[in-house]
Amino acid sequence: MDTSTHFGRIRHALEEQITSGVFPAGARLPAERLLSERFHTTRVTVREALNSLEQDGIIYREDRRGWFIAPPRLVYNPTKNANFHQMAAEQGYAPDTRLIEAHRIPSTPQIQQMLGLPPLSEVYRLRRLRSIDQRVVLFVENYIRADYFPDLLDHDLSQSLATLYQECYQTVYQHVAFQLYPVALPEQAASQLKVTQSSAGLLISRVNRDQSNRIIDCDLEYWRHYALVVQAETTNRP
Amino acid sequence: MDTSTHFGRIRHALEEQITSGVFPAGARLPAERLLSERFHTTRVTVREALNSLEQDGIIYREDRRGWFIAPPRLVYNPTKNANFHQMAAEQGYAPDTRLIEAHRIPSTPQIQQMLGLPPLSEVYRLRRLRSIDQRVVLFVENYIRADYFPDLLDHDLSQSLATLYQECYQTVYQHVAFQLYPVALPEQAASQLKVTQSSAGLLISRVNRDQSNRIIDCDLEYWRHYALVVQAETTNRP
DNA sequence: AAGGCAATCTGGTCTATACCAAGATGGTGA
DNA sequence: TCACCATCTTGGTATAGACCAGATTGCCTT
Repeated sequence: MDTSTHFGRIRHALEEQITSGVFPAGARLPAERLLSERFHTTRVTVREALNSLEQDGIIYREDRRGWFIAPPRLVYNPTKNANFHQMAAEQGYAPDTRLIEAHRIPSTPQIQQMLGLPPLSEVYRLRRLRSIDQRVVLFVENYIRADYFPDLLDHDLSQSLATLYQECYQTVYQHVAFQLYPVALPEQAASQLKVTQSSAGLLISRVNRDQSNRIIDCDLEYWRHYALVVQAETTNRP
Repeated sequence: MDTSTHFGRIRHALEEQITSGVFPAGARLPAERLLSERFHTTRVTVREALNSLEQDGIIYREDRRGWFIAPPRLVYNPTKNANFHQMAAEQGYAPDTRLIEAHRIPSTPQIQQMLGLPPLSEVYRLRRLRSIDQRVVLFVENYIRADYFPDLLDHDLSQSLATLYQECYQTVYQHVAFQLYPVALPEQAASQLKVTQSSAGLLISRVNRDQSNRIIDCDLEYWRHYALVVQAETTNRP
């Protein structure tokens, strides 16, 4: 680490204290004003160091609440069964899903394109917020073909969709096409994730097909960028 | 976009001018001091707006040279043949690889673990810098089993390794395990990519196997985060 | 024409300070 | 007991400067 600058030294000092366990995972850092006194500098410089640590996923912030030590990243394998709860539980986290809204709406051009739908067709839109160990990490929008899943909104929508499809509609995720964009989080995602506007995030979009190779839904997942590491294995076809 | 804050309005104004084509892709933005005058504010606030646009991949910076309009992202499909030059050319970019160093070195514990090698074994380490349209986007370290590729260093190492393996060693990439971390770029990668320390990046690590399922090499790819979008398709096995 | 040096321009880092807005807290009154 | 409100603490945003270090440019010398 470059310690030629003041903020580099602060970054280094904080990093050491975190990795050496002075602060346990999940703990809150001292307030910015306190840190700036302790390091004989100003809040501006302290915030640069904090931003740098945030970029690295070592700490994260919650809007106007403070800075916290980030727990280890969730390993996300998009090629395996797309079940958030199962994935998190297997890795020793306590997952939770909160339904924000669920409606049947006319599809937008963007969604028509992703789902291969004609204009005027209807879809369900779910907006959900997911957390691990009480820490929100993911804001996700699901767009689901309404014609394939009658009465979907009557079910418990805080569970995994994969589970719901399987148990109530005899449908499983079989094939997925995904895209992964490093982006700045858009406004709605940022406020739901309680981060400040345009902080770094990862947008994962998926288009899912069932066992008959029909497109059944797509989702737009907005992740806090430091919350996950994406992992996959593939074999090339000649 | 949130225009309730001063920096939000600046961001919005710049974004509009960029997307409307006032500045063509690759062009340099006016200097920070000039922008701060034009928007009747200070450099600090202007820089916040610029950082926000950078997070979004709309602009990028080169250390002490200025801010530039970012061209469209490269689409990177890790499940297809891992050939940087081919991939970039197919998408209409002019790719280039510059060899920084190439040595035969004793393997480190980290590399032994990734390659499944015993202690004291030797590997080649390549460090290369890759650009599209004169813009450096990727700093990559390759670690290659020395025993499988005699005299590797005598070949042209600015070409694609996939091509070299195939033409000179009758070896092809068959299977890949990859991990994708959003991180802050470490010092060496940052300076090679001409970005400031700890700016956002994407670390993609790959472990590659050949047609006999032997691990042949691994690489650590440090990307400017806004330079690419990762895309893949997979089918679930029951 | 070519090489080297100096002025100038750029972003990078930093100080010191101020006010705002949302979250947290604890007391008060219904 | 509990809802509400005032207060305090927190990070978020902003001003107005300053100096540093690398990149660029252009002049000047050879």
